[in-house]
Amino acid sequence: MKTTSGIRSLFGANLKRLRLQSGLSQEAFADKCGLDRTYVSGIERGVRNPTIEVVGVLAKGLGVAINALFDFDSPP
Amino acid sequence: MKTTSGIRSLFGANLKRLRLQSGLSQEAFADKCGLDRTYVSGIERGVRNPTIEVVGVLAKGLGVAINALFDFDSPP
DNA sequence: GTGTAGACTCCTGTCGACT
DNA sequence: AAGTCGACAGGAGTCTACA
Repeated sequence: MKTTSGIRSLFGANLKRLRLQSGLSQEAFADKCGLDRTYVSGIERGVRNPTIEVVGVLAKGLGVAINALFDFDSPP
Repeated sequence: MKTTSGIRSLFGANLKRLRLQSGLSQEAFADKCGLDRTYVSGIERGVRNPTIEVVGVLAKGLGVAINALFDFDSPP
């Protein structure tokens, strides 16, 4: 398939920013979401490509709307 | 992992709605996105769990922001 | 035009261990 | 606390074909 752009990096940076705002460590956050710590690490660094179900649990873990994780919006 | 809810179904219904608004058939839309037609069919019916990169190409194919595809927002 | 099924490749998501 | 590696099962994404 044809990967549009650096969506993963943008998403990851956004996730990291929101997680830090909530004052959680990667590990504490991963536990709260029921996800693996190393996987969350990969997502934040843009080397992983999570599914929308994972996006859902991440948003829930942060206590924010899903849209908050995508508020960088489709780059060229 | 722990699937939060019917995110896939909500996303799929939303995608279908936006696609129909744009007047495209599943096939024409899939071609425009560079995705497989049967896969788009699966996404719209909520039986598939796309990655955020696929979400990006779907949004681009529709000419909308990624947020538009998630404007149902995290169900309980 | 759409839904489904089967078969296939490659990656998502989990885990343990070391830095 | 966070990055990275190797290994693994299961699922994402493609394709062909029929209803």
